Amino acid sequence: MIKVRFAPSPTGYLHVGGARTALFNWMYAKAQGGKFVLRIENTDLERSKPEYVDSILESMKWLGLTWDELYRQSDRFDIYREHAEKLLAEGKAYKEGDAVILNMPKEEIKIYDLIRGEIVFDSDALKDQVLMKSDGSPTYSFACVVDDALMEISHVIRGEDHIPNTPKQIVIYQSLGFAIPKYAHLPLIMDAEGGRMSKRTGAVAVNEYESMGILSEALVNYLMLLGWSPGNNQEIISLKKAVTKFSIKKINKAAAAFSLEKLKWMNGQYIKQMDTAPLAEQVAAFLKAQDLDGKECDQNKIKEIVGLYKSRMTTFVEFCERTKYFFRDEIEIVPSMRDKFLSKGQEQAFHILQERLGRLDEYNMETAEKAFRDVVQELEMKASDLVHPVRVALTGQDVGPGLFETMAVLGKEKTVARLRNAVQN
RNA sequence: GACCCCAUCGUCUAGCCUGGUCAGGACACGAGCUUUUCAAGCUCGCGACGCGGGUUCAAAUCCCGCUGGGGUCGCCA
Repeated sequence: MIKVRFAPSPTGYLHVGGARTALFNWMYAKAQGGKFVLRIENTDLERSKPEYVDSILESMKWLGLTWDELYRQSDRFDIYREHAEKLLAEGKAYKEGDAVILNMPKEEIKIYDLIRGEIVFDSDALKDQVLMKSDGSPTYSFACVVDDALMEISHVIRGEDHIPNTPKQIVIYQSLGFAIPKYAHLPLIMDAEGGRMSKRTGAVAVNEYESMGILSEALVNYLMLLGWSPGNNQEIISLKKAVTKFSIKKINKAAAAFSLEKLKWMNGQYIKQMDTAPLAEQVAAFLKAQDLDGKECDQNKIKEIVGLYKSRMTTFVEFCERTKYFFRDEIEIVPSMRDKFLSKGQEQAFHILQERLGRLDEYNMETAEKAFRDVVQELEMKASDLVHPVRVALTGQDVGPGLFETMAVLGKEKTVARLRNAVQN
């Protein structure tokens, strides 16, 4: 039976590196018909916080990484103590104060890593290691080994930063008489500059990406591509499909740099693929959750706006930044924009257009366009000479969706009012 | 510093195991098409096997060294 685990420490939010580790474990379990264990490593009572446990669980669910079993190491202190006492009784460990310390052998330790092949350590350098701390809590390696063995973990898939821990843990397995699991050490994820990912260089926590308005499917898809490829030059791939192609053997050895650019591109791809209705529901939920402009807006209206911006947004936050003019009564037109587009003597055109639109019994994209084109023709203007100023007057922006669609979605009242204001100012 | 890991376009990668394809794709970037603008989409372009030795008829692919990058050296996890 294949059984893997993800063992985060609740001293912070779920990190994207951790998420990728969890993802590979999860994919391997699914691909092999095995089990995925989630184990909270909260032996450090000082630094572990319950709110981080909740947050990590939430992020895992958000990503769709469901678990078959859930453990907390804080519930298992008796188990670690028993095993430490056993080693003491067998003379394999000794006491120093209240701490329990393991004797380390002087011999070469070999591990076979599924990704890297054989790695040899000269354990001469290994110092006797603490198993139980003076305060009665187990050390990381001890709790980890006892749990992995008792939970019958067949494959330990974790970050490369754990390679140096492996020989120490192997000694613990041997002392305890437990079978040694298979190992696969994943390459690390670096920031864009190739350094360690940190809050300073960008978002590191999964929930930060969530609040940027990244879809979980896109984040999962992006993360799986960091160090792995489904082949056939395919990049956009569902988790379900990816599982059918997953194999540890194909995981890369080299660290990968995280690219927010590419993640955003991928998110845009997912957004464009979605039907407008479900997408609009997600956007609406996002607006409410983040307490942003439009949170009280009617769902149908949101759907129309999303329709206009579906191909123009890469995250939900970006959507919000660009569509404020729909949700607010007043818009602000920056002076440079005003000078460039609204100081060319189009008062007459604006005035006539505003009047015609105001008189429309049936106001929609077609009738608005007709009114607009009539004005342009009567005044012998070029359409584009009026399109751009009107867009600025209505949206405060010089770029955006087609003008007539925008006018229709904005509605008669706001459209007319903004044209009138533009002339007055 | 010691020990360990790694090395294909700026970035993510395919190819490496089982030497022989113009080293393929994607993001970004540049150009064009389309167009009321911006996106989207389509077409084209730019762009890499870190260096040096071997082995071989033939090396991105196998071996060694160098250089460079990363990780670990806690009664943290």
